[in-house]
Amino acid sequence: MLRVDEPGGFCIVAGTTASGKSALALALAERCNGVIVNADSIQLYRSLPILTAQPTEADRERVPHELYGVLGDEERCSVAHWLELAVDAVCLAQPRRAVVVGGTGFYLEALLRGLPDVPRTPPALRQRLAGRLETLGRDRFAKALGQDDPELAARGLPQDPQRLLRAAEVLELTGRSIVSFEASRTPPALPAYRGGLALALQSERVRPRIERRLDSMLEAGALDELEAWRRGDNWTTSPLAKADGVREFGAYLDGDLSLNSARAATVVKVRRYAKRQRTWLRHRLRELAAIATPGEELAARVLRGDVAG
RNA sequence: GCCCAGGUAGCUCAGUUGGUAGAGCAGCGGACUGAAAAUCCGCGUGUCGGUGGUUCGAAUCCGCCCCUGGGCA
Repeated sequence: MLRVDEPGGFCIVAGTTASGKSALALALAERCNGVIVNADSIQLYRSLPILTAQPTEADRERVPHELYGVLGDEERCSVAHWLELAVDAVCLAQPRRAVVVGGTGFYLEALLRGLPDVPRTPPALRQRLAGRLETLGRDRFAKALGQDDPELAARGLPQDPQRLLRAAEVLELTGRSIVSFEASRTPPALPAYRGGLALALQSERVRPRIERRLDSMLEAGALDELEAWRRGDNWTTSPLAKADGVREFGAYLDGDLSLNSARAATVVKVRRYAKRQRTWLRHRLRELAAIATPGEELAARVLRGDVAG
């Protein structure tokens, strides 16, 4: 499942939020003189390091960490963008081992299987279509799209506005149905794959871990960090606005919610997120060896030389 | 002690002129092919506070009791 002793290449540590992946990745990287590469869509952004659980200075001193906090509030990532960054980071790490760690299943799947070869969307096109979606409403937009894209209609139109938009985008951009691209993925050019793990703790076991981690974020100054960030200009349009806790603790800072309610609401969001991650791991990322043990325990074993795998 | 308002799904509440209940949130499951910590989809039997009665039939009407909130003493 995970070949630690062969040099170089890359491996994957996936897992639900608060499962201890980072600790495990750190131990693995130390053990094989590796480099850690981030696969978390939110930790890519630099503005809220505490609330987004980014690695600490101390972690970074132990092992090099790539792709954490590399994007600003005005930037927008995407799977494809991340994949480029990640492939570069993994290749540049060689001859050292790259330990790709994160909870964004969509990104990890792209790393493992590649992405269809669709040209980049100009932002203006997406904006135009988004405007159209807004004025028409989801259902009429879908109906119109179904007429322009019979292939998609035959397979079934999505009800998800984001996916409708993407399908419309691809059609306008290339003149072809998004369906016609999905058959072929171009696997990324990467060094040898050394296996991967998926930390999938049961929901009853993650819950207290989520609460504990949230409390330590608050102790570490997450609220001050959030308040300072919200004094800036483009926080409302930043991708970080959708990070768990931003809205909830924002409501507390605005006086609309008690601290306890904000905390409780955040825990709920994070737990639901963990559930969606578990679905990814169980159904889409099965090749990663599923493990129900918290990462810290495995980390201890790795450091002892009693390696998982 | 008296008066008023309530007691319906884990929570907040709907429930039309009596025909044995339904929304939101939570919870659970699923999807995901360039926004993914996002977005979307599916899943609702619960002594309708208790008890007696009226009725073919009561969450719905009547009596008594219990509990909660408010008011008066």
